[in-house]
Amino acid sequence: MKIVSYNVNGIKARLPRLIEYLDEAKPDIVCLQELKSAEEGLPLKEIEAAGYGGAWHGQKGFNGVAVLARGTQPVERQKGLAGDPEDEHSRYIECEVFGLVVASIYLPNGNPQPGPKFDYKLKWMERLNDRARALLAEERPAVLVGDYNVIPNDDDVFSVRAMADDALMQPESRERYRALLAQGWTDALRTRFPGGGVWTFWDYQAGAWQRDAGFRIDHLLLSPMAADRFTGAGVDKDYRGREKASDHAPTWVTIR
DNA sequence: ATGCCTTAGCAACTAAGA
Repeated sequence: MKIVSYNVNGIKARLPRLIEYLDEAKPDIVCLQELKSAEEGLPLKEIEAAGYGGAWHGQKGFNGVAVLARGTQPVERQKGLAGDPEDEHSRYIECEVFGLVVASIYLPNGNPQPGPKFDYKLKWMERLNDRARALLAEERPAVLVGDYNVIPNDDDVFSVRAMADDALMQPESRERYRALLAQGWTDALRTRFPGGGVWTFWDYQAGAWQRDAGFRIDHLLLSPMAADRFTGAGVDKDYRGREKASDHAPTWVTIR
């Protein structure tokens, strides 16, 4: 079973790339981020025609997450995270599909730091970690998939110096990501490529793609029962080089 | 020190991204 994380950076602008990806890669589960669309504007007909059911948590203009499943309808368990009634960002949706618990996550960017956006990011990570702990207590196969906006290690970025002041690699961001892993989650890409050097994002600016100046921020975390079934992980990098590409590439894990 | 590029909203620009 192939499970994908894909930050599409606007589902309307990216629809040809997304449909092409569904047709070519035939993933079983796709967790989308940055839909940048209210639910009434989503291209549901096209997704359905490609053979996928979806559970959606949209928002006008920015954010927005979804879980797609090949040939079936994911059953929604939760939208949003507990712990902040004021938070109206669409950044979390959790579903049940193919016997798995699957969450699609769009973690706040947090720039500029320090500042209120960084504070929001760190608080959001703590709320996510609380939810993740509850999921582990269910002792089921579960996957937490998405754009975490965290560069976990120095070898997950093309240049530590270039990104040193960025919210994505501050010690506070890394510490919370490490705390999440320490609960018992397995970072699938890191397990497959322990030496780092694997990117999932390349900026649109300054020729980052052409220079291969990227970093790893899209992560697939496996609960112990999912990790027992782990068979592979990777990045479908060539989609970043295509016409009208997202700045993120589809990133995947396979489990038995 | 700043913009680089892209998307969305909305019709000339700003917000947001990372």
